[in-house]
Amino acid sequence: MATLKEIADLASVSVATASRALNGSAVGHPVSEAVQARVRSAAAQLGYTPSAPARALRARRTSIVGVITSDILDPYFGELARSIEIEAGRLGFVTIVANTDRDPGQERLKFELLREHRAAGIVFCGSDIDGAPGTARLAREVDAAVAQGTRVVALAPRHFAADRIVVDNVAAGGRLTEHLLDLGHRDIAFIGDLPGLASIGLRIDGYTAAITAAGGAPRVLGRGGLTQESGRSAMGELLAGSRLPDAVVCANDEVAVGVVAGLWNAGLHAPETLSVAGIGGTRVGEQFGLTTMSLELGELGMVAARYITSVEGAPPSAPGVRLVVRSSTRAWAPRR
Amino acid sequence: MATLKEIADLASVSVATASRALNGSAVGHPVSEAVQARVRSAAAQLGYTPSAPARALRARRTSIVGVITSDILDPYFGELARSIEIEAGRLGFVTIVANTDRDPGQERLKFELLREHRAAGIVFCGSDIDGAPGTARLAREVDAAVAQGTRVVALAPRHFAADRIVVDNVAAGGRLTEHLLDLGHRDIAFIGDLPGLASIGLRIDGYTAAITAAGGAPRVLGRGGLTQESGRSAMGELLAGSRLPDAVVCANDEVAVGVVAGLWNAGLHAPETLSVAGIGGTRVGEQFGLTTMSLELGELGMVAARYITSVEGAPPSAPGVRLVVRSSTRAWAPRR
DNA sequence: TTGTACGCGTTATCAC
DNA sequence: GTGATAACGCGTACAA
Repeated sequence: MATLKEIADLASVSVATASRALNGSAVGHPVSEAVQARVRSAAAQLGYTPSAPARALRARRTSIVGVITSDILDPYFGELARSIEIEAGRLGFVTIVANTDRDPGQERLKFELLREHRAAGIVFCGSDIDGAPGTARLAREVDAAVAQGTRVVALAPRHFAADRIVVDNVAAGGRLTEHLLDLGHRDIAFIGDLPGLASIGLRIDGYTAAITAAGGAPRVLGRGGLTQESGRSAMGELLAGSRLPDAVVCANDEVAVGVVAGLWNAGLHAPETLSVAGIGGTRVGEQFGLTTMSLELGELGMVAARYITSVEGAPPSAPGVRLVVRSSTRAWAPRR
Repeated sequence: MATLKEIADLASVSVATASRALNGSAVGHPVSEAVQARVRSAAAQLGYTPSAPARALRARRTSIVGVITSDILDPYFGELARSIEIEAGRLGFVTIVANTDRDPGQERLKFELLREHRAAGIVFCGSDIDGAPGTARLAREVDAAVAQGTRVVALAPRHFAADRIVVDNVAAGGRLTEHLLDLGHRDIAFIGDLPGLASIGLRIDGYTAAITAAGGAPRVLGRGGLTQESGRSAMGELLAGSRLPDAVVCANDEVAVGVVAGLWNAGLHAPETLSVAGIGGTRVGEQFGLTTMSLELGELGMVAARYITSVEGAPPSAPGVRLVVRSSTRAWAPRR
């Protein structure tokens, strides 16, 4: 690959001039039109591409953003990673993604790798699992890195002390439940959980508070996971049992789609059989008319990208949650 | 961030020794146990993290893999990006992803950026659009870069000359169609297309050949896109029309899920109303029992990652396609 | 308006 | 076993 020196030689100028000609260079150091042209043409001729590593070394900073995610295939994280990448790209940054499968060991490893690459900032997308082996150690290392100047932002509750941009999970669970209550539903179950995951715990808290305030008894099912599969199997168990709830609030959209699939597989339909609602606002449920509490992930990712690539400033607040009513919940009916 | 020099000073050794102590160093340059320990402890004390940019400069190569993708949220690309990232990670590489929205201009930009970062290799996941403005120019630039030594591999038909690892799209479309014929279906439509996209064109070719060989007349619908949305709307039009096919082969799993959603929204069901099959083998259709032609994307991504990170060797061949029969297609019935 | 020279952090080469 | 040093490619302070 051609270097600046080769360009300079070909254009018969010094490397300094070549650099200035190509970069517009600092004030006080103009380059004559003629030389500009010579340098540009030399660069084009040799197919010159500046070396980011060399620049990084010289400038002591890179234009790399790191994104640590549990699984890019989960639409929640996919949506986040995507909007971060797009906005970061607009700002001249490239994005390194890391799938960690929620394994603290993997997270540590990828975090360290990102630090080696001198990422300008690192975004943790999901929350960690309380009590999981390795969570504490990861937290210690992140804390140490932050103390050393590594920029870190978390988009969910985390056990380390870094900047946070976190949506209001309690409100998401609460307001969605209230909406279902307003529709006249009384027997509302919550489906999906991953014990120890703070973000889901908070959604359950919001649900529980709303149910309790309405004089009902909260019921949480399907604590085995947050996937479509777990949603479908939870629905299967529900259908096999005796008492079917009026409506279900799902821990996330994936679980909700799984619930819809469970109904579909049984030849049933929402909202006739029961109302179904998700949390997240990802596009997975769109075509099935899934009512959901949007967490405005596109906006969140944008905000996060802007913050992590900026040098100064306090972390912005997360966008508010927004109820998206579609057809998987029944239309309004007077309270019975 | 601590540098090797600081470690060396703290451990009272030279930078050369510090480097050797931390890297296991080259043969012929042993480091005494005592010094090893001193250096390690100094590094730990200062929280030393080696600089990848500096190493890259020195070694004239990075451990970065670039992935150019149209949209990470599309499960097809998500699955690929994910498996590439995981396998590359195993091999000690980090992965920079780029969403280009199939825009050749964006692809050019991201490709150039990846070259600046001196990516060890760049993977193009999707195929380009024949005739789109910019496709030709991108092809020229990629060709030039490849000539200069940039390693590039394409996982779909492309207009530039680089290594390819491409699944057999014709077989995917053909064998899936034959399977539906075997089930007794006669009126089989194909849904979904993006005119100019070679990979889809080949799937249609396979479908057409199979239908024609069986004495039928091919019918391609919903040429407006490859999304769930386009699948759902195509299904909507079909339901509004007079003649419903026996079965539909969808351009990809996304379209197929859209078709399933279209049926669901109309209170209908597959395979009772008609059989539905997708192409891709992504997990989106799993919970709905979608029959699909798996393209073994996980395997493809692994193979691609291994190839692009290797220094030598010819490109491996793509994994074969594999029929996955689930419940969205009807059980075998004797030919009428 | 242009050129010279240094240093960013690392590792390989050569010396002791 | 260990140390000094050059070089990777770039941008900029300092000169001219």
